[in-house]
Amino acid sequence: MTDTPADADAPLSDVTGMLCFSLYSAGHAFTQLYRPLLDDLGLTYPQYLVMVTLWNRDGQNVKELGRALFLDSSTLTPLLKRLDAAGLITRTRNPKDEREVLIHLTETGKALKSSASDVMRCIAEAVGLDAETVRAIKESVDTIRDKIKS
Amino acid sequence: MTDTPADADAPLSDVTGMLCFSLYSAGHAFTQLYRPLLDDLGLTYPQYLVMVTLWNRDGQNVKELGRALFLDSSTLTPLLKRLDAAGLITRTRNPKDEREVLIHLTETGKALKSSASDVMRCIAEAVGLDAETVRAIKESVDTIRDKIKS
DNA sequence: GCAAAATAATTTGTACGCGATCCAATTGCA
DNA sequence: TGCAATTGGATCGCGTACAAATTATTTTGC
Repeated sequence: MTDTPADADAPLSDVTGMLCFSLYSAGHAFTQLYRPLLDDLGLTYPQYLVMVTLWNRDGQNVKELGRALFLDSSTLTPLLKRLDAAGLITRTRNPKDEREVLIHLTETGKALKSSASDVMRCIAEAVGLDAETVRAIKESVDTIRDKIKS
Repeated sequence: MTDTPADADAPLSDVTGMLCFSLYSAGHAFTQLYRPLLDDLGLTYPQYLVMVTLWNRDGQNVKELGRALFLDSSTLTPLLKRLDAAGLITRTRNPKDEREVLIHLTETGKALKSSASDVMRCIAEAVGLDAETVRAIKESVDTIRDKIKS
């Protein structure tokens, strides 16, 4: 990505010089950071993202969740089945359009929301940077993502 | 609309406000950007990262590759077997220490390096930001990653 | 009206990612 | 020297990710 040489002998930039690798490894690092905290809630990191999305707006269909999280329905379907099996959500066809499956939080699922603030507090502490710095980095990363998704 | 129990109406940030989600989704976006380019080389994105690492230094063992890429042997072992099956690398025990498996590029694997510069050129063009901007973002992301991995 | 196109989910197959666990080779130290 | 602890890989199980194909339902174009 930031390399110049095209000739086969010249040293190619190491992965440490590639922005894509930074994002790739930083994303994994966050998953690892979340894991022990989410284990207590019985959630994986992607499952947690779905729950956060639903805590903000309940009753979305699979397509809408996919748009919010940039995930395909083939990823979400089994994930949602596991959340269903765990008793955190319900999956019902929309009577107005039987193609859609509406996802609703159960009482258990809603109740879990209060534990989430503890998780967020722990994460913020682990990152240990002021809110403004984090916001600036996030903005840059979002810009890159939106650019390459266009 | 959505009814919200008294203790659960706290302004929980949406996933779009979470840095971890920005990194998570940006990482996926890069994988998607690479996919069609790497398909031509018969590589997946993680396989490509391994190849880049080996193009820079041939003959590393699994542990060293794992340190460079922040990946576990349980991830690398099957991935390396696939690269082996594809004829791009060889896996041989180190005679000096039979615990180690040394990874060496085959001629085919070395030859693939020249195609990689085309890939890098395409990616750089798609990102469409000047090198200095990219470097600054990368530095911020690396700082975060190293911070939460400590 | 109604067949064709479009849409929403699901299923299937391949490939990560990683915790947990196991095994063989090596090292350390009493 | 002898054996326990350590180390490097491999294996297993579970849960993502995503392309491609399938099914069910709705919309459309004529």
